[in-house]
Amino acid sequence: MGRRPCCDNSGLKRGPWTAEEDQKLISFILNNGIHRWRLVPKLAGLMRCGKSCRLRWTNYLRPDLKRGAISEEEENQIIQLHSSLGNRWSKIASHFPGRTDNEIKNHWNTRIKKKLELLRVDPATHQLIINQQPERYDHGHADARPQAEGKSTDVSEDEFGLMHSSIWMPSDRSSNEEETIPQVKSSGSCSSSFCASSMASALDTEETKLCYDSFPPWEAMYPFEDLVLHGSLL
DNA sequence: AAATCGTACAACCGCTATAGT
DNA sequence: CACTATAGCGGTTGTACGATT
Repeated sequence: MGRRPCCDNSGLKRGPWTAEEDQKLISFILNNGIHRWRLVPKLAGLMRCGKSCRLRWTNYLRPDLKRGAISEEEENQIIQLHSSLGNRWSKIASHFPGRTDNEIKNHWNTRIKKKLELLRVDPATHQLIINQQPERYDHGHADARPQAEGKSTDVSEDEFGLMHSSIWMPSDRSSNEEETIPQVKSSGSCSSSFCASSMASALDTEETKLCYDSFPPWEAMYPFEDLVLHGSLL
């Protein structure tokens, strides 16, 4: 008949924690330590289930938590770890003392994922999205403009064209090469890596400036060799 | 000023892993 | 070995709040 629920929900409080509840939980744990979460709410005088108490403690009340915004450096590291570990948030979080898996997962889902999508990198595979328009750009029109968080952008027709042509596609490609893999030109500082700077300059709009200002160097994130190995440029 | 929309994040749900009996 | 209890994990939802209309 399956597992019993972690707790009997009848009569138990749910939803946001109050300062009073927080205080009760903190003082109980500091005085008694953590032994059995199931017993914690009873002993601490809380109308919560043990699971809720554990989550509240680990994600919010733990004294060793590092509160505050996730830095660019941390974000960079998260992306790298995600590319090798996938959605194993607890593993990723273990590299960031004071950060919780929930915090990193939320940050990934609300910010990093969107930035990657904006730059046409599949957040799941970390490969370039080359054969389709990103869904969030496509509002039913083939030439839908990139939009950030529902706001219209300053990306002009030409800039948008650049985004889809000169950055990824060889300038002299024929029309039936539309669905083929872009070539990465081997010149200058972009010789062996995905040239983020040229892409950034092509997308030199307020929105993309904001994006790049808080985004790690792409050369480091997605080196050309990796893209080839993962099949993006094959 | 009010209504609506979008975002960020806390919290919950359900499943799996592991320890204990 | 089988079963149960508990902790941990990842996906998803709910909601507060700021921005926009």
